[in-house]
Formats: sequence, structure tokens, C-alpha cells
Amino acid sequence: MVDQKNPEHDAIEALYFAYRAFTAEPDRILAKQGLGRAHHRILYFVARTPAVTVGELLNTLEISKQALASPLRRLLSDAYITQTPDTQDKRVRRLQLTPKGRKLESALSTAQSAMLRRAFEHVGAQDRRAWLDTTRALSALAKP
Amino acid sequence: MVDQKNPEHDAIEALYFAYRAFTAEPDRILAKQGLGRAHHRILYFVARTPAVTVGELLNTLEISKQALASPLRRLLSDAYITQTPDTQDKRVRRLQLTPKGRKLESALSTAQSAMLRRAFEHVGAQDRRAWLDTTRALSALAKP
DNA sequence: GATTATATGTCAACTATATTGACTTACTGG
DNA sequence: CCAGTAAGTCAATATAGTTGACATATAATC
Repeated sequence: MVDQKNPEHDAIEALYFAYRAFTAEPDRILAKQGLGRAHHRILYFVARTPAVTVGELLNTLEISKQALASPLRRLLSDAYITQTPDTQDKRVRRLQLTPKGRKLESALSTAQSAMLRRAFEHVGAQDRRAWLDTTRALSALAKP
Repeated sequence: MVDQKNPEHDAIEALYFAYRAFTAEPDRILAKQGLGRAHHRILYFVARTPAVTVGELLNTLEISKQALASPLRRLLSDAYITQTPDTQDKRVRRLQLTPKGRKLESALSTAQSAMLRRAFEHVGAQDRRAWLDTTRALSALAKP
């Protein structure tokens, strides 16, 4: 590497390679089911937010409903996710993982957790908290 | 957020949102020139590795030469990058940023550096090093 | 009760980014 | 001379996203 005038260049590069490594193993697991990263994100947020609505998912993922439609349809038809109308407002559809969906989502999260655990292995609890705080600070810099 | 059985879930989510925030501003700058993330990666690695060859770029980016061809052609024809045959081995093409390419790449790196600086603002030098070490450890976990 | 607003779904056309396979051109090196 | 290597190109295909237009069902409001 050359041209290190900027002290943040190391971090830019590290984050690029880290993210690529971080998504590689989930991508391999998903590919076995003929699924991709778009399906992963849906599975992830439905797992983290049970009974999430389609609209909430759109806000979180920041994609158009047309972009959500195709991977979500696939997850519904392959029985990874179920959809039930809200009891109060029947226009709203609430999403849940099926046991099959939970199993796949768990495999994906386990793979990523394992990578993080290995990355944290040689740093202390203080450093671990520093990593999370900094990474969250970065998230928070998203433009409105 | 629910279902926090796994202590790494916070980190998985933070990294997803951090990476999205981190690429958003470069994406906006690139879009003004009608370019995308593929062009950014090429500009970045040509900037960091002057006189890099096409083959080295393919190895670094881990994409097919057909996937590289179209964005690289665009960067050459729009004079962001120049291509000169190696003096020793005339089959090899060495890539360099033009002043125009350096200017764009610098704008992109500056935007990302600024985000990192802001994220690091409230953590100490020790924590900063911890973040970089951990993120690099994550990069290093890529399967061969 | 009629109208308006909201939540979701769907079709269509387009773009960007990637893949694999097949082939060409130019050059290198034994 | 010939085999191998570096790069480029064409074609077909897949995925993931966009915007625009429109449909349907339900809720909320005047």
C-alpha cells in the first residue's frame, strides 16, 4: 500500500475487507437454498423484530416495496416466513419466521457470530465495547 | 429489538448499518458522474496501488474479468484512469489515476475519512487501535 | 354513507452488477 | 515454432435494485 497521507485509509480498507469477509459465509449458506443477500436481510429483521409489518421492514431496509416484493414472495412460498393480518388493522400484514425460517436464520447468525467471536478473541472486554461503540457511531452518521 | 440470546447480535446489526452509512455518501458523489460502487472500488485500489496491473486488480477485487471490463472501460474512456503497457512485459497493462481520477478518488476517500473521524471522536487512541485491530481480524477470516 | 387516506400487492420497463462459457489478440519464453 | 499468459470481448443469464402506474382492501373522516 502506498499514498498513506490520510490516516483513515487503513480503516477504510479494513472495513471494506471486513464486510466482504463477514458476508461471504452467509452467502455460501444461502446459495445452497438458491437464496441471496436480499433474503438474508429480510430473515434477519423478521427474526429480530417478531410480528414486524411489511411497512416497518421497508423503512428499516430503505428499499422500495417492489424491491422487497420478489424476495419476500419467495420466502413466503418456500415457507420460511408466514404472513398474518393484524387483528386491529386488517390492512397490515405481520411477518413471523416459521421453524424452517428460524433454522436458516439461526445458521446465518451463528456463522457471523462465530466470525465476530474469533475477531474479538485477542482483544479485551474494553476493546470489544470500543469496537461496538465506534461501529454504532458510524451507523448513526447516516444522512436523513 | 428482541431475541437477544446471542451476545453478538448487536455487533452483527451495527456492522450492517455502519457499512450502509459508510457507502451512502460515496454513492451520492459517484451518482453525480453517473458512476457506481464498482467504479469506486477500482478507483480506490488504483489510488492505493499505483501502477497496479489488471490481473492484480482482479485478484484484489475477487471478481471476474468480465465484471471488471465494463466499469474499467468507462473509467478509461472518461479519463479517470490511464493504461500503459509494462516496459518489461508488454502484455501487462499498468493502471494510473489521471488528475481527474485523483480528484474524484480524493473526494470519495475524504467523505469516508470524515465519517471515521467523527465516529472515532469520542473514543481514545487505545480504542481506535482496538477498532482497527478487530476490523482487520475480521477481514483476515475470509475463507481461502 | 361517501370520500379520502393508508397498507399492501403487482405489472412493466429499465439499470447496475455480477456470473459462466467461448473465443481472440498480443506477447513471452522455452 | 509453440505453449502459456495477460488482457479484451461477445453472449446469455441471474439478481437486485429503481421509478411509474395502477389495483385492492381496509380504515378513518367529513
